[in-house]
Parts: sequence; C-alpha cells; structure tokens
Amino acid sequence: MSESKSTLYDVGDGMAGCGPIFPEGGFEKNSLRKQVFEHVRGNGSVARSDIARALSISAGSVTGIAAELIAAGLIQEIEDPDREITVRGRPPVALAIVPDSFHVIGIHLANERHSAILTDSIGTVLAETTHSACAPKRPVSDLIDEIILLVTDLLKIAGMALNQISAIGIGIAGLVDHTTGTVAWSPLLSEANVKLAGTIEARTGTPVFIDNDANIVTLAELWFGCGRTNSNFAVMTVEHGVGMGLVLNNRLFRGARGMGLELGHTTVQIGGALCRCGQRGCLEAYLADYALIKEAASALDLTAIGTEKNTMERLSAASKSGDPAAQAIFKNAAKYLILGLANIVQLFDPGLIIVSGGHIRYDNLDNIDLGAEAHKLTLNSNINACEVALHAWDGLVWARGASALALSAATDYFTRESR
Amino acid sequence: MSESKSTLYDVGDGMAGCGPIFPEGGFEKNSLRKQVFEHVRGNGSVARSDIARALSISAGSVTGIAAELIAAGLIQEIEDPDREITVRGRPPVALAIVPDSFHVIGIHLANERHSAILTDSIGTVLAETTHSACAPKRPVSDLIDEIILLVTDLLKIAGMALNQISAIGIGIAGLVDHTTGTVAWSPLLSEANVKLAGTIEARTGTPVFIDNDANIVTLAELWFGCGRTNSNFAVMTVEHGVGMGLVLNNRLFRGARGMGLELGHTTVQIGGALCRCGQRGCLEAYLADYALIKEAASALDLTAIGTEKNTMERLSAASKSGDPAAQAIFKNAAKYLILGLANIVQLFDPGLIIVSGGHIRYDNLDNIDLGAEAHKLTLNSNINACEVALHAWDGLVWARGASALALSAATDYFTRESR
DNA sequence: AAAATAAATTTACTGTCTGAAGTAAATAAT
DNA sequence: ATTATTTACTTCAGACAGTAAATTTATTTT
Repeated sequence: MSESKSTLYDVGDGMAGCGPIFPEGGFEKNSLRKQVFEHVRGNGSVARSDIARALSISAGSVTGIAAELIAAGLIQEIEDPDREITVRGRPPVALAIVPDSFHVIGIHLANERHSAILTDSIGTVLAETTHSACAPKRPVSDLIDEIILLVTDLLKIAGMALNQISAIGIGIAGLVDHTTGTVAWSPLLSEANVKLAGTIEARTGTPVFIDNDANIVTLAELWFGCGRTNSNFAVMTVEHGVGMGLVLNNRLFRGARGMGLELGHTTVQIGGALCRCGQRGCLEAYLADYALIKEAASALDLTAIGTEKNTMERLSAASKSGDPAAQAIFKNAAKYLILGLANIVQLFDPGLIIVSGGHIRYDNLDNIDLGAEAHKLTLNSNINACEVALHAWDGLVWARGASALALSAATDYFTRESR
Repeated sequence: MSESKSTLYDVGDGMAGCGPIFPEGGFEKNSLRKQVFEHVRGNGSVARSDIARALSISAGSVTGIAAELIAAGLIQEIEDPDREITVRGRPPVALAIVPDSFHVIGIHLANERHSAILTDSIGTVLAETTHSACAPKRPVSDLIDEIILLVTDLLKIAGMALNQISAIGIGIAGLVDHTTGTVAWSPLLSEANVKLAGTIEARTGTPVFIDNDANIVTLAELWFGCGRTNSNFAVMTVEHGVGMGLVLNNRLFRGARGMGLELGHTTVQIGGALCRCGQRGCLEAYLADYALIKEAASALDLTAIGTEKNTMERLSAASKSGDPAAQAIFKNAAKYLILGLANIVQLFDPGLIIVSGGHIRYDNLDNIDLGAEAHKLTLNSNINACEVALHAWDGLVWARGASALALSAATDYFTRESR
C-alpha cells in the first residue's frame, strides 16, 4: 500500500524535453511517426535504438521514420551531450527536436489581464506579453480586437511574422466547447455561443484552438509540470472559482459532450451557501477566493475595498500572524478542499491529484497532509492511496497551457500520415 | 434547446440484433473485421453494400471481410426478411450473425441469491438458473464452489458442455478491478484482494471476466437496453446501495485506475448521516434502500422484522396510501436522488442518465420531472439539457450485463486480426 | 431484348510496418 | 596488429490492411 502524501512542487522540473512522457507500449493507435516524434520531444534526446526499444517497434521502422522527420526538418542528429561511459559497439547517434521547426502562440484571457507567449516546437518561451484588461463584459468584437493586439505585440517582440506561426491556443474562463471552438458562456463576454476559434482563425489565417481555464492548467501540468511523468492524474484549481481537469492515459478527458468536470458547482450541502452561479451549496461557495472574501469582514477592516488579490493577501497575513477569525476562515476552506479531493478520488480514482492555483499560497496548506485527510473521507478499501501534490505556478501557467493546446495541434499536423 | 424529460422505459425494446449500435464513422481504430461484425450484430441483418456505406469503407473490403467471417462460421447470408419494395438493380443479400457460432455464460453474485444465464452470440437467453445464497461473508473457496455449481446446473439445463462456452462474465458487488480480474473487497467475501477471474479460469478452462454490479447494469443498458442507441450516457443505480456507470463513445468508462465512479460514497453533507462505509454524509446514506429502512420505523410497525424488499414494499404501500411519514421519507430521498443526478450532469455532462434499480418501483418517481429538477441544480448555461430516463428491469439485468461482458470478450477473440 | 441500375466481386495498387540479412563503428581479446 | 565481439543503424523483400476502379451478376424498366 503506497503512502499518501502532499508535496509542494516548484515551477519547472529541470527535465529535458517537454510534453508528456508516454510509457512504453502506449496502446493508442497513433501513427509511428507521431509516436517517434513525441518520444524524442518527451525525452529531449534519444538514439534510434532507444526509440525502437521504448516503443517496441522494429529498428528498421525507426530508421525510415527518423529519415522522414529529418527530411521534414522536424528532428536532427546531434552530438550526444552526455556520452561519457564508453560501451562496446557502434556508438548511438542522438536525435533531438529542431526547436525552430515551427512556432506557436498561447493566449490566456482573464478578467484583470490577458497574457500571451510565443514558443518554439519544444515549448521554449521566446516572447511574452501581458495586457491589462478593462471591462468585465464586452461584445465579441472587442475581445477579438484585444486578442489581435496581443498577437501583433507578441510578434513584434519576437521579430516574427504571423505566417511563421503554426497554431494559436487560447484559454478563456467559462463554458467552452473545444471541439467546435465555441464559447457557450464566459464572464468576459456579453454574448453567448460565440464561435471564437473560427473567427480568430479567419482573421489570422492560422489554426486556432480554445479551451476553458481549468483544462489549460491541466494541459500545462501535462506538458511542463509534474503531470509529465504521470499518465493519469487530476488537477484541482482553486482561484476565483473552483475547477478541475482530468488526464487519462496521457490525454485530456473532456467528459461526454465536451463540457462537464464542473467540480466547483457540484452540490455539497443541500440548501447551503449561495454560489455566484445562483445555486445553493456548491463546493465553490465554500472554497473559492470570492467565498472567503465574503467572510473576510469578520477578520479584516474592509472599509477600504481592495482588489481580490490584495484582500486575500491581507487575510492570509492575518491568519499567519494568529488572527483567530482569519484562521477559522482558512480552516473551514481547507475542510471543503479536502472534501473536493475525496470526491475526486471516489469518482475518478486518479493516482495523483495536483492542487493548483494562487489560493494555496495564502493558505497554510503545506502544514496539512491533504492526501491522508482526503483518504479518511474515502472508502478504506480504496487500496491504492491517491497522492496529493501542491503546485504553485507563476502567472504564465495559463498561457503555457494554451500554448500546449497549440503545440499538440501543430504536432498532429506535422506528423500526420502520408504527407 | 432540447427539453429535459423523464420516461419510464419497459424491459426489452423489440429492436433487432443486440449490442451497441455504433454511429457512422466511429473513430475508434478497431479492425474492420470487428467493426463489420458489430455492425451486423447491432442491426440484426444488413446487406454488404449497406455496411460499406454505414462504416464508410470500400465495398471491396466488405466482400473480403464478409467472406472471412462466413468462412469462420460467425455470419451467414440469409433470405432478407423484409424485402417488399423492389428496386432496380441487383438485389442486396442480407447478412446476419450465426446465433450458435459461440455461447457465453453470465453470472451475477449477490447477497440473497445468485443468478446465471447462458446465451448465444446474439444474446438470446438459452438457459437461466437462480440459486439462493447463504452466508453474507464466506471464504473464496466457498464462493467458487457456488459459481461452479451455477455453471454445471446451467450447462445441464442447456444440454451443453463446458468446452462449448467461449467466455464467462461475472458481476459481483464490491470493489472490482476488471483489468486484473481481482476483487479488492466484496460484501460476499471474507477475504480481500481475491484473484477471482484467474481462479475460475483455471477451474473451468474458459476465459473469465469480472466487474462490479454498477458496471454490469450499465453494460446491460448498452447491450440490451435504451443505451443501445446512445453513445454517451450515465446509469445511476439505486438499490441496497447507490452506484453509477458511465458509457463514453459506446465504451464503458472505468476511471483512471479501474475503480472510481463511487457516486454513492461522494460526500454531500459534511458531518452528515452515517453511511455503512463508516463515513458521514455519503449520498448513499440518504438515498439507498438501507438508509430509508433505518427511517421506516417512524412510519411502520417494524416489530416484525422482514426482508429489505418486504420492508420497502410496505413503506411504498404506506406512502401511496397517504401515510405522511412514509411520504416524507420518499420525498427526502427524491431530493438526494435529484442532487445525485445534478452532480453527474455537472461532472460528466452525459446526454442521458438512466436511473435503474428496484428502488424506482417503490417511489412515486414517475410523478416528478427528474430531468427538470436536476437541471435546476446545475449551471443554467449548461445548454444541452440532460435527459433522465427511469428503467425498471427484471431480476435478470445483472446476469444479462455479465453476459455482455463475456459477449464482448468473445467478440474480440473471434474477430481479432490475423486469425 | 436492350438499357438502366445497384450489388457484389476481382484486381491492381498504396502505405505502414516487420523481420532478416547486411553494413558500420566502436571495444575486447589474442 | 589482428581478429572477435558487440551494438547501432540500414536495406530490402514481404505481410497485411485497406482503397479505388474495372468487371461481373442479378434484377427492373422501357
């Protein structure tokens, strides 16, 4: 029986490559071309013979596919960086991704500010920019102008042209249907059912992919965070709202019809606290930042109304310096965080839950063994205990996750069959 | 915007064939051989040219594959049963499954009694038997003896031998890992982590597949019930306990590590009612039959203790004849049923939820618009309302679901590539 | 009977991958 | 120094799954 534990990961893992590292013999029936490319990208640099062994394919196939990928300019032979130990036999030739074989843009749209990054094919950030956002609700045309401004700004910084960008990924809060590229509802938009991806695609001439913010945080974990070495994990985000994402078999799970996974709006108390969605007893109403701020008046002097971030920081400081009211607020929130974790374990049984979001900076969560606490609320026959990790990202998470959306689409495009 | 509604389906749908009906161009990369076989089975009888159109494959492929399947004795050409309209051109030749090309056994193991059926390759029940079960907890060896007894009994009734059986499917209550064939925990077993499938396989020389009872009810819906025409749906079972199953893209979803989907043990009230699992506030503790019976004393004279079924029937009768206490009990349970439905919608966003189980016979649920009630508890931007259907099965559901487990394994075996 | 039409079959071909044989480049043993 | 051994990589015939187009078959319409 594995021990449950919670760890505070730092941003960046120092591993070579980027993207999920697929375990040997993944049973998805992707073309070998894509599998080889992803294996090289995931491992930084590998020899042909290693690829053949890892993917259980014939050496001959690897030679042919590597030749195609090299001809296409996607990978290259490199001087093996860490070849010290000299073994018998012909020395292997390391293969690595050509970083500037293509470029993508990742954009995050939020209430207070938008951020965008431009990366190469291995996810290295070549340029970043942040624009402060204005109105909480605007017509689509305004938002599209803001997006175009972000893109042109970014291209200017990077010294690149739009036709050098292979794909654009966009993350936006709200209900997003990734498959159709429509935003059913968003706090940023005054209109509903907006075909955002299609419109931006028409304006830029570049493929555009969108998803909601919980999913792009999950993608950021999968591509650049601690999800890289885990094929199955859940992400729980606690910020202004509460969301979750799920990765099954190295792929983002989007529910039956593309929506769903609205953990924040599952009922945890009949007739409970009022949620901003209008329902009562939603998990979010006990755990999200805005829910805590509602209670903050009992601990802080709120006559001077500050930003949400500012209030949370003051509340956190009060709690850490021993204010009993502030401590009670965080303690209650932690109780519901653990409840959320337990319900994720009961419903999805992931091996790992990553708790993400700024919230965890304020709370003293690293003093609690979240895994053990959540486990107490689950069926004790749930033999494989679920690990819980805290991951405090910087403000670029969302843009990075959005770039992963674009990277995976571009990968599909460049490694597709019969080019 | 589709209307939400709840319907009371009857057992058996009178449709031809069995098994899920895959929509055109299912994107799973199954071999064409399997796709063709499943299409024929799902539709009862189809011509080669129809198969080619439906699966978007070339007519030539269908000819070849049909020839192989006919040679293997799995399908046959038949006189088209409903050929009235005479059109121009060469008349199509209908293909149909050879029903006795193989046979399987489905077994359900439960507290009070075990049931088992023997079916042909299109799921027609050729023999059935029910044995009453004794001790609530017994060692594995005893349960295995009971299973062997069921199988030999069934074979005697059908006049068949064990070597004519291609696969055995078993459904059992508890935590079951389908992939490894182990029972982590079961109310029927005094031991834990039992390799049940392997042991029975060794005893019978026949491939054995096991799953928990919520999953086999879901499989029964997928293969023989109203799930046949839906690619994505959830099943919520309310019986002695509360469970759920999920079908995504015509396939049973088993969570990240094979367990999970324990809806009954998600917390819906911190520090709430005591559940039989030892936790407080589980959904099950408010909704399952045993939870209602705990409260029944206030409505019924329970000095004479009857079976669970008997008590539920008395409670139901009292409610229907106007007893306010009994009505209050059911009303409260309905509230939590709706909460469970709403949480399923929020987390999985299926297009359809089938509420299954004996429970719905007792309750006056057909008077409530469950879909509309559940929808009230979800985000109102959830544009595609979820349909809710009530499905009262007979006692053979579980055995039929278990047979579906065996049928799908046998299908894989017989239609596998390069035979 | 001829034309039209649709179903089924045959045939030639394509793309993907494997497995076996062969080549290349290094170290270890003599 | 030469040969053996080991490991990496390449080449190539062929298996296999599938398609597309031409052909054959069976039927109705004119």
